[in-house]
Amino acid sequence: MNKQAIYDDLKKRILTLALEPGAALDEASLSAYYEISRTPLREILRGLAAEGCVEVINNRGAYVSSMSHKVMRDFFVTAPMIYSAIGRLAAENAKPAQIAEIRAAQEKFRAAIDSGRSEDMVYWNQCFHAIMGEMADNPYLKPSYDRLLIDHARISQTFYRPRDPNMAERMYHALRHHDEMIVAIEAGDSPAVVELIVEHWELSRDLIEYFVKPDPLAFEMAASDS
Amino acid sequence: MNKQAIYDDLKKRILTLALEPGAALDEASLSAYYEISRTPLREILRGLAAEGCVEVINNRGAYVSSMSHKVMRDFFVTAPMIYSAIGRLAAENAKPAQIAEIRAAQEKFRAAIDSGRSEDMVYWNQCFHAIMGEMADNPYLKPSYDRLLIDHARISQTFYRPRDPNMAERMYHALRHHDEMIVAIEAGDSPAVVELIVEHWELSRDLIEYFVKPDPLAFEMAASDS
DNA sequence: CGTATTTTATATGTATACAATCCGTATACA
DNA sequence: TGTATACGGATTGTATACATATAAAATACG
Repeated sequence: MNKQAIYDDLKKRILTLALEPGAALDEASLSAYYEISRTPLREILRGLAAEGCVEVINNRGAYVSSMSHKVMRDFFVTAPMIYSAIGRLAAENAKPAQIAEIRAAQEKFRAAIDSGRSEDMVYWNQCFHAIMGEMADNPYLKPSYDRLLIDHARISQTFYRPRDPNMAERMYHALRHHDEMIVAIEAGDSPAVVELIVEHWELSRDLIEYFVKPDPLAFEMAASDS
Repeated sequence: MNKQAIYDDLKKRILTLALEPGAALDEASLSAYYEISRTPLREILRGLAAEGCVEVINNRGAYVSSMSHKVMRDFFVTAPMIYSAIGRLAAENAKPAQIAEIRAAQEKFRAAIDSGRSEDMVYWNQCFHAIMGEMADNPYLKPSYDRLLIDHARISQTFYRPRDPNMAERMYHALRHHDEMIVAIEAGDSPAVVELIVEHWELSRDLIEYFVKPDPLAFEMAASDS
């Protein structure tokens, strides 16, 4: 396993919550596990820290970055703005090769949904949106966008319920958004992309809110009873 | 000189263009210069790369990040959006200790302008805006904002002309913006802060445009002559 | 018995030696 | 003469040993 592969593997484990927020990332254990020395492993951890996956504290090691209430709040405030901006720029700057890439990622995503493999769903959805970030090709927005994507994946996972019948429906809805985005990007129709991004965001946001407060009716019914 | 001091020194040299965009950052020379070994120096370079000061290429070393035409274009597209967002959040979230900090930075900035020391002007202006970033306290916007600030400092320096009589006037104009921003932030008046940020941005943008095309009238006068 | 200090273990930070990679140059061959 | 290939110097990447800092446990003292 080379350095990049180790980097990607760690990132994947963080995104899929195999490594939980707050978990300690011991240098010795990890370097033993991946069979490399501590020096390059430290560089990997610092790199992940720069991306926002990991927090490094001086003389006290690295930890999977946490998901506090404040972080969630900041996420909901910031995501719509950056996502819209990236969508617009992606429509304006996408190259044919990138459109081919995003199509490929989309098909993998579709396959993951059809077969119900949630880990792959997270991963290929992540790829889809990461490629949009590449299309936007703006070095100033990219770091923020990538950070949002990392936490978006983790937040979605947190509230994901495979058994819920609404979930499958919502996943197909998201899939349709992706399909339409590809068409709009290829046409260079930036307003359409932005509109789809907003819809897509609202779908995702509602999904999370739905599971954060699962049955708001229960209390009201009890109240009208008394 | 400890690690953080070396980090700050390198960053300062990049911001003030003492290290020019594209300059090679040789590990051996730098570690000799700062009298530390290559291992921590590499971490410093990777850290600066994460911030956007430096570009690291695999097996080919580190370079001061370049200022291409495209980067400049992206800068002008992105800065107003992020600056406004940061301004709004700063007004909403600023803590008293931070307001004291920004006042201190502002006084240093004022002193630098009064004495005409351009390096200090760059540095303390940078500090002023960096503190605003801290006030906004949003982990998703911060990386983008910090990157914009780095290039803003470098772009401004590029077109700075100490002798120009308009320059001094513009610096005092910027100084007044800062003063008013502090008042608005302390009052929690986010619309006022955003408005000031926009004015401040336009001042800076016009300054750069003015020096990019110094005398647009020359051609027109010649044309009307014929 | 509770608190403060010392000790000790463990993990991170740094230095240095060695390995792999890249670039420029020289040489061989068409 | 132009291109291809092989060599040599220099720089980056990795492994390992040692130094330092932190946290927890043990002990001493009030």
